[in-house]
Amino acid sequence: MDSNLAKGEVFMTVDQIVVEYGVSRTIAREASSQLQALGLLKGRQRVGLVMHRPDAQDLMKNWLPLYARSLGGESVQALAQLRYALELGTIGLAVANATEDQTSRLKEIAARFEAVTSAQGQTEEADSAELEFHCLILEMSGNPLISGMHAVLSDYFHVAVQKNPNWRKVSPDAVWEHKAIAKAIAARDVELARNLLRHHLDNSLSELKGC
Amino acid sequence: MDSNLAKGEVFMTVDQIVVEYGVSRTIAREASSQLQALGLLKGRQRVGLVMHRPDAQDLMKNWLPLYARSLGGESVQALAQLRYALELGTIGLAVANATEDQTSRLKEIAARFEAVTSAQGQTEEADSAELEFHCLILEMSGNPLISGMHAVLSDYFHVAVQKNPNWRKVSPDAVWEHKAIAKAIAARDVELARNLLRHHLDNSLSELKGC
DNA sequence: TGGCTCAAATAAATGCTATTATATGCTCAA
DNA sequence: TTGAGCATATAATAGCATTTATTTGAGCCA
Repeated sequence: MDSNLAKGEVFMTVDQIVVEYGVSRTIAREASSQLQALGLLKGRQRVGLVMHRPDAQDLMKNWLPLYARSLGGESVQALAQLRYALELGTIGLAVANATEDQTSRLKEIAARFEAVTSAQGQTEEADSAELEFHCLILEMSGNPLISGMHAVLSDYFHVAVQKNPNWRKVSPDAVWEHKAIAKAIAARDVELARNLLRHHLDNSLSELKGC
Repeated sequence: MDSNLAKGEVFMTVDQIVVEYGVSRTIAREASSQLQALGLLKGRQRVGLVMHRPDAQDLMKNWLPLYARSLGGESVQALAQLRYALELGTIGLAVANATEDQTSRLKEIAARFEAVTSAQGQTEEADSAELEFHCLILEMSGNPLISGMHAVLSDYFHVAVQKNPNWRKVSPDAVWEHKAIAKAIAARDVELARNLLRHHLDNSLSELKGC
């Protein structure tokens, strides 16, 4: 498939596929259905088959249910471990590649998290700030593949916690840890950032083991 | 789709779908084509639509090309970073979950790697031993999702190095590092294992930056 | 005589072609 | 701005080709 076509541009019509490849309309439609299932094309009536360029998040959204299905009953824990591995494995890249703007935003989110938890405890707003905090760290890595996968996983757990409030972890050190992590990243201290993050995450993962 | 059916069992025939859902044969075939694109079914003539249960490796093989495509020119580096993140992020789990048999095998592979590199240098056989070494570590984590993804990524780079020998990294410390990592895992020393692995991997990744 | 093997015949289902009908929504003249 | 016209997707139907699982019957042997 021509990778030079931009998203939204017409790739071909079904009739063009029929002519070009010498197959019947049924086969052309089946082929395009398969590409649609993979997220690469979209059929639009009166227009044709339109290129779609799924990014890492799109792809992960598609495949996450299939992964969960392949894992069966252990899927929650396995996915949580994957998320953990992505965060801890990527912190070095994040520290190396973070921009000034990103480190500023990270500090701001840590401050907002502190303000919210002081006033209200671990609420959905605090959950959102935490989600944003971690996603920004992954974004700092500059790797859309990793940050895209992580974002989908994080959102998955974010929604799961909304539906299962007993899964919400309450970590007394979270506020302090967030601030320290943001500082360590701003100071380009890979070791410290990694250690702080690991400590922060170990609490989360061990709590999930009980689910 | 009935998740209780085992792999290889007949799910339904196309005609059964026609009757069950009141659609035409064309639509039934298109629907099954989409599920085939996702790897969930396989059509077998004279038999029917057969359940397929892709595991994490199968799934990753399917969508690795899509990921690479979404990343464009940066795909090699991004995938290498993902592999790095998975390895470094998972070492803690591997240390925690490794069995005696696995740690024995890891030591054996490290010894074999030493023997091969002493006798022949960094050859394809040494590459294979290194691949096996790293894949075993991921396997120790006990997480089929992470080890499956990693295995596909590692194989991808293994094949890429075979095709581009200039990409083969030559690390003088690799032999020593492998042995030390195996020892640290056997001793359940998470910190040491992580530090050794990171040092070992940092060399690989920085060399890949030049690709 | 019963059981087994094996080749041939049969049948079940996928795979594919061809054609027609309908639905959707984009285009563009008014 | 609007809505009729139109291009193409979507869906259905009928028929044939291919693959392969199952059945059948002949022949053989203990």
